[in-house]
Amino acid sequence: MICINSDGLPEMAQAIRFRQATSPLKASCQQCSLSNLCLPLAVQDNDLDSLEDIVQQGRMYDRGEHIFDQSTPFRSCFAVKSGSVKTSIITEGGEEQVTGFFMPGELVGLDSMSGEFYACTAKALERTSVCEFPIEKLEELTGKLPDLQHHMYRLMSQEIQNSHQLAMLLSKNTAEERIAALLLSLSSRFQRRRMSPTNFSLPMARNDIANFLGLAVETVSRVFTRFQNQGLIRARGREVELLDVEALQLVTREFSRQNCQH
Amino acid sequence: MICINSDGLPEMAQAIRFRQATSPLKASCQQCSLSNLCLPLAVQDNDLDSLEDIVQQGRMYDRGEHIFDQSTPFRSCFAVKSGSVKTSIITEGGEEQVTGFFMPGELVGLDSMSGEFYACTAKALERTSVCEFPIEKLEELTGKLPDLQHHMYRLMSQEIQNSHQLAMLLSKNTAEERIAALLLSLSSRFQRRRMSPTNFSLPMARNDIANFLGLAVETVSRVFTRFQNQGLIRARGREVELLDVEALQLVTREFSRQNCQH
DNA sequence: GTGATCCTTTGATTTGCATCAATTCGGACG
DNA sequence: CGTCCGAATTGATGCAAATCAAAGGATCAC
Repeated sequence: MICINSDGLPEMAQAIRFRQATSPLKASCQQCSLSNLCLPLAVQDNDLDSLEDIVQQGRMYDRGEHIFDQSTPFRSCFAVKSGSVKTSIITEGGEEQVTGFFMPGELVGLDSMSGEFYACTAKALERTSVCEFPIEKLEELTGKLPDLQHHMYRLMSQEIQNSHQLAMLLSKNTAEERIAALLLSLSSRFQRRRMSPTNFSLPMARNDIANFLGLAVETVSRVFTRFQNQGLIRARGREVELLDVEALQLVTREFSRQNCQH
Repeated sequence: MICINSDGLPEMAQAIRFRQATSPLKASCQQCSLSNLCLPLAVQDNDLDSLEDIVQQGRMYDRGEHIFDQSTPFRSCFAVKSGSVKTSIITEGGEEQVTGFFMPGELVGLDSMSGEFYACTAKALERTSVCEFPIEKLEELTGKLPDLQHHMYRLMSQEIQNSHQLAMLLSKNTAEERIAALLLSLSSRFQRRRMSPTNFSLPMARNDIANFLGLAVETVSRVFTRFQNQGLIRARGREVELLDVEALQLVTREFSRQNCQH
C-alpha cells in the first residue's frame, strides 16, 4: 500500500491519486504534474508509453530514510516525485560531504553510472516519494529515443556544471556569498515548481547547509541572523522569507564586481 | 598541414605518422595508441569504422591557445591526443575558476552538452593536438552503438564524481592535503599513460594549481617547499619527483583518519 | 646578449572562519 | 504538561591561509 502526501504540491496529489486507481505499480507520467520538469519532458507523446513501461512506482520514504547508499549495487536512477532528497559522500573515516539537494522532478543517481555501486548516499529529507528508472532499461530506451538520449546528456552535463559552480563557490566566495547563492538557487527552483519563490520552508537542517557549503554550522547561523538584521530575509527555524531578492543577488555578485575593478 | 609533436608519448608519434600517410584529415583510431583510454575503448573492432567516420583530426594548438571559449557555439567534444588542456569558467567579472586538467585520451566538453555555448573555456597548456567529435554525429552514433552510449554515460558520470571529489577537497581539506591529492592524481594519470608515476613535468603553472585548488599562489609555493623539506618530493620549477608516495597518500588520508578517532 | 615580462619564491601582517564553550529553542514522547 | 535530547543560536578565542610586499628566476623577443 502506497501512501501519498502532497508536501506543498497540492496539484500533484490529485494526479497521483488518479493513477493509483488505474494501475498501482506502474507510474503514469501522463498524469503526473511534474512531466514538464522530469524525463517525460523530452519524449514525444506517442513515445510516453514506452517510458511508462520502464518506470516503477517507488515506495514512500520517511524523513531520514536512505533511498540507497554507497554499498547498494547501482541499479536505477530515481526521480523525486514529492518531498526532497539529500545526496552525500561518506568517506572511509565517516566524514560526510553533502553533494546536492534534489527537489521534485529532479533525477538522483546520475553520478553513479560509472561504477558497480552508488557513488553517494541518498537520504530523504522529509516524507518523500520517488519514481524508479532501472538503468538497463533506461539505457535501452535512450538508444531508441534520440530525444530522450539527448535529454539524458543534457541532465548529466547540467549536473557537471552545477558541481563546477559549487566548486567555484567553495573556493572563491565568502560565507555570506555562498549562503545567498544557495537561498537564491532554492528560490528559483521553488518557483519553477509553482511555489512561492520568496516564502518557503527549507527542507534541510542548518547542518546540511553548512556541510554542503563548506562552512561550520555556527557560521551559517550567524550569516542567517546577519541577513535578518540587514532586512534581507526573515528566518525562523526552517521557515524562510526572502525580503530583498535583489540585495541577495547583489551579495552573490559583490565578489566578482569587486575583482572587476582592478 | 598538420604538425605533430610527441610530447612524451613516443609510441604514439609513429602511429600518427602512419595515419597521415594514408588519410590526412580522417583520424585513425585503429592506429592510435590512446585507443585503450579514449572512446574507441568502448566500441567493438567492427564498429570502429563508424567512429572513425565521425571523428575529425583537429589542428595543433600552441601553448596558451584557446580550443574554445564560453562564446563559442557548442559543436563538438574534443579528445586530447597529445599535450594537455586546462578548462576554466570565466565569470562576468573576469574571475577565473579552473575546473579541470585534461591529459591525452581524456574527453573535453562533456560539461557543455546542455547549452548553446560551451560552458567553459579550454586552453592548451602546452603544444597540444586534439581529435574532434561533432556532437550531433556522436549522439547519432551512440544511439546505434549501445556500448558507446554506455561509455558516454560512464564518462559523464565520472566527471560528476570528479567534480564532487574536488568540492570535497575544497570544503574540507587543508592546503597540504589538497596539493598532495593533486600530485597523486596526476601521478596515477601519468602512470596509466605509460609514463613515470614518480617523475614528471607539471603541465600547468603554480597559478593554475592554486586556482584549481582554491588557494593562493603563495600558499602553493610554500607547500611545495615544505613537502620538499620533508623529503616527500623534489621540485624545481615544473619538474617534479615524488620521493615518498606513501607519505603523500598518508597526507591526503590524515584528515579522515583524524576525524575517525572521536 | 640584454632588457622586459611573467612566474615563482620568501617574509610580515591581517582576517575570515573554525573551534571551543555555553545557552536557548523546539519538537517528540511518556 | 513537564522532561529530554538534538538543533540552533550567540559569544570568546585561535589559527590557517589570504593578502601585502619585495626579491629572485626563468623565458621570450629583438
